[in-house]
Amino acid sequence: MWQSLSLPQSQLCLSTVLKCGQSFRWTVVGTSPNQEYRLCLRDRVVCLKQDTATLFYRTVLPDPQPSALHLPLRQAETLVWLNDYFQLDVDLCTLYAEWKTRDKVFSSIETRFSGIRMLRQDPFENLISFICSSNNNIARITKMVQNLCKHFSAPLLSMPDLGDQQIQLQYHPFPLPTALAAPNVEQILRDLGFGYRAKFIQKTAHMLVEAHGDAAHSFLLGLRNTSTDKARDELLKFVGVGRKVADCVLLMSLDKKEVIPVDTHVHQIAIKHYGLKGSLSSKSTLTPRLYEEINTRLVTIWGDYAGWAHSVLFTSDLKAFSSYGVDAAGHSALPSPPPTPSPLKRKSSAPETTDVGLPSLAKPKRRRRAAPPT
DNA sequence: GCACCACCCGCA
DNA sequence: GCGGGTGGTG
Repeated sequence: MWQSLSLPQSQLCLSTVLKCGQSFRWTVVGTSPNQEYRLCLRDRVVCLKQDTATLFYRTVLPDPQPSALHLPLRQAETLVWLNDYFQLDVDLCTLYAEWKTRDKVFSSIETRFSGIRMLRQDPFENLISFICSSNNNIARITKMVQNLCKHFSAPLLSMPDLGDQQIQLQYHPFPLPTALAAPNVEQILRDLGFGYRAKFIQKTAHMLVEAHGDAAHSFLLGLRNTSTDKARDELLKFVGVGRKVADCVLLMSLDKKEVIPVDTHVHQIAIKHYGLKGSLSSKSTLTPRLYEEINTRLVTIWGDYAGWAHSVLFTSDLKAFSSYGVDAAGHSALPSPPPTPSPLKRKSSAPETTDVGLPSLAKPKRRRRAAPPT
């Protein structure tokens, strides 16, 4: 059933990488020792777990099971997918070592933040997910993406929960562009609590289908072989896609490993530790000019894989100062992390709750802000 | 080029 | 009121 791949946690820390805000679709089942992560692809569900030296993987296929002859083939495909998705040909240890020699701040990062690498995601899923990310947090984005799959994509298969085998969990692939392009999609998404992003998603999907039809997906994939600037220009044409979201997609699914998405958080880090201008306290607006400055400065420091380095810094900061992603026992897959604060301290952020509720059926409210008193 | 502002929702 | 932002306006 389970197959294994020799892989130290210094090369990949599943619990962090799958839950740090790159992909929002991995689910965790089971509890601490027997915990596994599951992701629904187009034709199968991939299950993962790991110990200190090994990555275990399992392929689950929909009902008409393949003959005993074909099963090994499917499993081989999963292995190919894993190598691609986790970019396992990139040696993370070499990169960490390189970043540490280049950057003092980086060398102060604790070893418990090793194994953080960039996933190579599907560009459409990545694009839509990050359109959801504006003015938002990981917990809610995750819920939104799950709802998106549940409502716009037929379930591929169901399999039992780990804790309670009685419970069947359904797995849906990410919706195709055509499924999100229909005009009525906006209202459905609004009812699902997507807010103003509902329109962005429908419009973006529509633009994609309108311009490329069934080749929409391969158009996006083609941007992997396009220059960073050209690819970014293409992404910026979509509605709800600004510089930050475009850069996320460039980095996370289009192989632009040097790109650093600059959000307010990265902005703050840049000010505190890398001498960029801006005020620490006030919400000084991140102008395009300043965005570029931060970007070039950090690329100069970190080099070719700057986007990957940014992800490590961002994630370590996030995990050090929020309960997000680590439960009270701190059972990340890493051995007992020392409770030392990271040097990348920032103003404390509210811990994100993980309650799973029904999608809120909010009534669309139109409320204009009252005119200021004269 | 840059500074505001509204926009959905959830949690202060 | 404010968030891992964007689009529209002045």
